[in-house]
Amino acid sequence: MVEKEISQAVIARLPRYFRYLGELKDEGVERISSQELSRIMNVTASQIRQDFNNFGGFGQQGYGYNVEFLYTEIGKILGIDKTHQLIIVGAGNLGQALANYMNFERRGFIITGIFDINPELYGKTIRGIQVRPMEEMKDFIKENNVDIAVLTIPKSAALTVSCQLVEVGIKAIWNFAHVDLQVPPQVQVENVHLSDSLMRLSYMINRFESGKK
Amino acid sequence: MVEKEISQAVIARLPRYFRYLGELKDEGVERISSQELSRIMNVTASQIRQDFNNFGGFGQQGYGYNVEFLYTEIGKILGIDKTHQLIIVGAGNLGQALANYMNFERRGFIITGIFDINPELYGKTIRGIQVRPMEEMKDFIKENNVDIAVLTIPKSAALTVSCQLVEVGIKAIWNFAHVDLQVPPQVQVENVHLSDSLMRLSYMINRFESGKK
DNA sequence: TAGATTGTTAATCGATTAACAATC
DNA sequence: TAGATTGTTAATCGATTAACAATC
Repeated sequence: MVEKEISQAVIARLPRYFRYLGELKDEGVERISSQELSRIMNVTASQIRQDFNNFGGFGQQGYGYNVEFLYTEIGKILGIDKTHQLIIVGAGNLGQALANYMNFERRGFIITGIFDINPELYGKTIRGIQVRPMEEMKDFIKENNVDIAVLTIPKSAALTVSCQLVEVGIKAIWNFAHVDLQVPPQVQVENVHLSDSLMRLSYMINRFESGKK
Repeated sequence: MVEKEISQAVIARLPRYFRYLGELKDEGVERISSQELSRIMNVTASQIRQDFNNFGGFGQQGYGYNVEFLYTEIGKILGIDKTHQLIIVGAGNLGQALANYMNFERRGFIITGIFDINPELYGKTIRGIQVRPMEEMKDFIKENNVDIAVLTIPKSAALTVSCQLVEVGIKAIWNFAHVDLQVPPQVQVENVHLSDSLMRLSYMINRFESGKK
């Protein structure tokens, strides 16, 4: 069977479905129809059914979708049922903030190491995790089966570090550095370009003001 | 003249153009063709020309685009030529990290206030800016012409705070809380849902591994 | 059985790419 | 002038929405 390719648009929507279903589950809602969900989430019922059907039939005619089942299934699709070992590269403000953000662990993303080039930080612990020198990073990844590297370093350092990560076979990079990384296709990259996001907001303010005046 | 609506897809690409043009400018490149830019940025030349033409003709036949001019024009479209006053609501790890991230000021986003509910933080200064109690937020916004509020608070507090912001006429919310805010259309919202981003990365790892095995 | 709601096909809409005349 | 490259129209592709038969 040829697996049909899932579009980026669908993938981008999955975490949002997951979040709403989690909330419904917590509220004790047992079943939900695409129409009801569409009302809550502000999307069309048609889109919801199309999206879910990319992964097979999760619903039942005349009944709707079982919330708990659907939640679990989407979790599996997102790979949230597995745990991931991750390291934080760059123990600056953002790196420390992410390390301190507990909620990722709840989803199975375990921070196993933090690395920095600044010797003053070596040995400092953040949420019980020691900051290590960059030189140890490659060996650490190999020895601890790290799948994900979080890049919270300046753009000037990002290229060098990403090459090192690729060399030791990292599976994925969560990139907060403001550059587009060039990595081979077996390495997954998700960019979080905060300044791009802020500029989009600036654009929206600008556009609204010049449009309404 | 009826202004044609610019699609979200185009807007999302603008900051990336801006970044690449800034780099070309810094390298001293004077002019660039859509074809050359397409090679560098990994998009089609056709898309580049279509995108730019949404805002009027920035180029010249037979010549291409003047890098400096194009950079400035896209900056104007993004509203980067104006300064914005912003406050950070929630002085936790993420709030502090963003406050310390200098680069936003370079783009004209000036942090004028930081607010928190935790009395222990009152008076503490982050990059020279005092943390103030939440009760003072509304007056502060009015008195200091704050346009943007950065929400780095838990989702449980986000609804209440967003209502307060709307009441005093905030223009835009940069939302890091993991909820979809409901605000009137004159308030612009840009979401940064970090856990959604991490889940997409998890999905990509998952899909790659099951696809290749 | 009758009503409800899915899964899925068909229709529409919008975004991307291709092509080329206009023009620097 | 000849060559290059835009601005723009037309063609293609993909994603969203509508519709409805299948079925619980």
